[in-house]
Amino acid sequence: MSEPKNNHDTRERILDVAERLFMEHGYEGTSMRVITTAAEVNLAAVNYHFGSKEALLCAVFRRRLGWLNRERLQALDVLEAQAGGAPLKPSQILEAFFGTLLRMGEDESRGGMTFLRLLGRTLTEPAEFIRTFFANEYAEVIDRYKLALFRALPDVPKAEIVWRLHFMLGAMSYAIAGTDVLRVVTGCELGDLAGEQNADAAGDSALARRLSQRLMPFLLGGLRAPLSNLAAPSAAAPESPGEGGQKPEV
Amino acid sequence: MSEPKNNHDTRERILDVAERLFMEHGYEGTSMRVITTAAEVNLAAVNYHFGSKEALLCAVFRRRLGWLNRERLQALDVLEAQAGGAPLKPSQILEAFFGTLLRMGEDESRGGMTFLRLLGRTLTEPAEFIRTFFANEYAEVIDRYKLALFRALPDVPKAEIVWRLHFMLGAMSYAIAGTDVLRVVTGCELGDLAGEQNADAAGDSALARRLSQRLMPFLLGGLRAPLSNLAAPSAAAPESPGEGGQKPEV
DNA sequence: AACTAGTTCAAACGTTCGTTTAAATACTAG
DNA sequence: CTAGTATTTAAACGAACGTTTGAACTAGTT
Repeated sequence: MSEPKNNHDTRERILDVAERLFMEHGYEGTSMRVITTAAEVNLAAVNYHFGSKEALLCAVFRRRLGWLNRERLQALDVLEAQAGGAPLKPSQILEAFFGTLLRMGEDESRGGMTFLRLLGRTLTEPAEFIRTFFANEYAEVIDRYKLALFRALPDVPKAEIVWRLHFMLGAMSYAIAGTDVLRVVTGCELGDLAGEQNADAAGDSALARRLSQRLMPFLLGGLRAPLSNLAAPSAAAPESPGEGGQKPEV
Repeated sequence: MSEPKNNHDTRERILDVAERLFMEHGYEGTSMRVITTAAEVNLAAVNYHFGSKEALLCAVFRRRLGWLNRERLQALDVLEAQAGGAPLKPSQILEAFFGTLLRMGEDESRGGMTFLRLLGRTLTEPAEFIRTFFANEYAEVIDRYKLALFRALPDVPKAEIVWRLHFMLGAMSYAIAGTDVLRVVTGCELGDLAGEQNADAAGDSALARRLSQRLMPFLLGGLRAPLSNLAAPSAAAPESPGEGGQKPEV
């Protein structure tokens, strides 16, 4: 029977610490020694429990992404059931995809903002094994949402939708990674998007909500923007946000 | 009397190779030994000419960013002179900021897409010295453009503009980095945004133009999106891009 | 008590890292 | 040509890396 007793303790403690340290210093910038020291376990524990450093990173993500993927697919299922065959609204799709993620930032038991920041940062890491890991892990979800967007925007060329999905992922992952130049330059006007060490759960939760509130309208505006006039690159669109309709040329 | 003639040859060759390798494998993932081997110079050459690996990365960026910063400031100067005191249009500002950058992707003598990808990737690197380097390097330009956007969108709260500038930088840097999950999942439908080794100059140039054409409308749409209804997170905005005016509540 | 399987531990493994050294070579000025 | 500076070279440095080892410890079973 034998639930190995401390096994779970050690494993979880390693995962928690690795999640935070990978978030703060990146994969290559975090050594096994600082991980095991911070987790107060032996140096060999990572290799014993996970096999390798690469496998540890994958385990860190698997612990969270399984739930996230299920949640995202289920959110889409619910929406499509409600719609009864009709195409969904773009805002519903974005809310299901990005809202589900951003709500993880408010839930400390799902990793909170620590995991969100790690995810955002890791999505841009160049290491090959990371890219293929994410590709496999995300394939089904991305595909479902891509198709939902195709149905929601039947008049927009599919290539254009894929591009914009691309841009939206970038805006999101950069925003949640929260380690950028702008914040340094502007002096943290956004309300401490970084906060490497404070890790106040209440503050993080508030940050996640604020981020969601700002990001979703931006993404929706970008997704629904008029298509570029492919022939003439110069613009003729209305300018002020307060001012007019989007050009209905899409 | 064979190839190694003078210091300029060595320095430039190191910079060229480092630019490409840092782009492909990241800063921490690229060793001095592979750099010097690929550049066909002695291992000690980097430390002799640049002082350290960190200083090399900074030199790689300084070689390009000086020109880019000047170009961006000048573009804004021209626009403001033409406007004669009147606020600029958001599309003009975005064109000056992002268009200037994306045009570097078409210009091989300015680093082309290699430099753009490196820039996008490096903007999300966690190393401290990189962040402070960029903060110093970008401070003046970001500040000028921030103020221009404040003037262009007087009815939008400044904090909101900063957030959206943030999101736009993210969408751009992710898009030009071009190493993401979506492309793997969708099977390069976007037309080979990555191309680690092909490095076809003509293809890169075409890619830069295509990217610009897709990205700019997205950014403009996001920037000009209606503000979120801060009280009620649920939406009441028109959905299809082809369909209606933006809510003029901003 | 002895056996077994799971886990922890200190120590060491072989590599690779960025950097430094000091001699050798190339170049330039007087 | 010579003196002197600038650059290149091969070799080595110590530190840090991820991983492996084999013994010690823990607990449940017989």
